[in-house]
Amino acid sequence: MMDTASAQNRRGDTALKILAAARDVFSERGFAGTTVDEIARRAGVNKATLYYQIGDKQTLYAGVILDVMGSAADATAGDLQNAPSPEEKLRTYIRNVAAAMDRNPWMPPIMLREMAAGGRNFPEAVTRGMAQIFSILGGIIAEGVRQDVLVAAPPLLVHLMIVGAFAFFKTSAPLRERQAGTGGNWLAGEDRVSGAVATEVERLVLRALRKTPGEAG
Amino acid sequence: MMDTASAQNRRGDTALKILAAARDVFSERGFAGTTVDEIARRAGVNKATLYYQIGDKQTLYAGVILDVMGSAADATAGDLQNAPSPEEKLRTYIRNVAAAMDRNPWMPPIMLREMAAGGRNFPEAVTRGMAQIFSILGGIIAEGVRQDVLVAAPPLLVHLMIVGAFAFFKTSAPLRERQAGTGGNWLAGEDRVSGAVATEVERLVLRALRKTPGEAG
DNA sequence: GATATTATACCAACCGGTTAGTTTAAACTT
DNA sequence: AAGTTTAAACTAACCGGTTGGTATAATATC
Repeated sequence: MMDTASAQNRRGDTALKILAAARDVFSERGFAGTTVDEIARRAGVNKATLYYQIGDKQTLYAGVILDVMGSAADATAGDLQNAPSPEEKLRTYIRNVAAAMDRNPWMPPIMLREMAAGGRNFPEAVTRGMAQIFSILGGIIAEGVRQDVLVAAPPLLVHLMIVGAFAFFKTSAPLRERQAGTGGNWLAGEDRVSGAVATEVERLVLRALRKTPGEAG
Repeated sequence: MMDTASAQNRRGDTALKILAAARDVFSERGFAGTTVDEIARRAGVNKATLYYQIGDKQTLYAGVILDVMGSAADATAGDLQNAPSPEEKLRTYIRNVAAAMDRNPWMPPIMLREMAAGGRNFPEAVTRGMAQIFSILGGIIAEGVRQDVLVAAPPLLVHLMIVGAFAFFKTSAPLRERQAGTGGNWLAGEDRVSGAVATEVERLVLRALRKTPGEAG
């Protein structure tokens, strides 16, 4: 028995529980490897309720994709105008990508699997968000070139290097753990990218893009 | 009716046809998304023959993984000792990775999906190959640092940036095609990474790692 | 040299289990 | 009363794997 307030707090509670469970399972096993029964089980909900609340497996998956990938653009863009220089904006950009992946650990596996499928399941809102991200990065680089502090580079490739490094690093945690004993610096035990990993990527990307003093303009 | 020579030529032909079909389908749809019937259909072979020749789905997949990922280390290492300087070795390294992905288009999707799964399905031979790759890259960087032409950097991260950029670029081809009309430079129509893409990545990585004249040693 | 036997390669049909999705009747909530 | 949830049974399709059997050619046996 609950009072009105908690009842209203719980409005949509079941649907959220289902979506959260779906996000977990899809991110662990991918679309084809996931069973609807498993989602229902983890959500602590009867399968009929799942279909009543949301719909079929495809609809469920589309909802998860949008939820997991949808906020990427906003997360990447946030904070950016506070940075004074193009260099600082680039640092913020990279830190934002890293923070987004730490905050949203479902993103890397889902992103990797969807990219493996050619991104064909991305809803239009997601691809629009990706376009927005590139245009932001393109703007930073262009501004840096104008101010003579950065060299020109294709934003798409720069972004892919950053995101690729972070996504691979995140998903490689079990592998790195497994290989830790075999020698070589596998950075085992690291599961976050905000921090040492982001700092190193920042350093490398800035070295790559920063115009050196003697360099021709 | 065939003579002895062609009969011997065709020895193992069926198994190869099956493995090739399996490689195609697994790379398109992933393990869970692939049906054994589809592989048999594409190989032009009865399902029972598939089981007779190779074994169950897991065995088939393990064979494909080894086939597709196994040669990565050799491909990356090849040619390297011919390069005179650490910079040139780094360029060769990057070009080799790019060439391996163009020559072996099944690698990027399979790699992305396996990384999404935490690399848990990689046979030991594959992870050993990956370790070898990092150690090669680590050697190049160490040599460059010793000769005072490169700065220190974690080989793992450098490799992940390179491979991430190439793999994402390859698998994003349909996505880039789809977005070509919406403005922004999506590099649509590019499906190879050897060439312009590798050249650009080379440039960025070398800028990142090369020690600039005035830089403290 | 004609006749069995064996090994290899292959296939159509089938089997048992799984999975997405539905239905129904009852209970709980507001 | 309307909306939500449940347990449970059900189905239709699908899918991994097996079975029983055929074709062929090489080898052994007489």
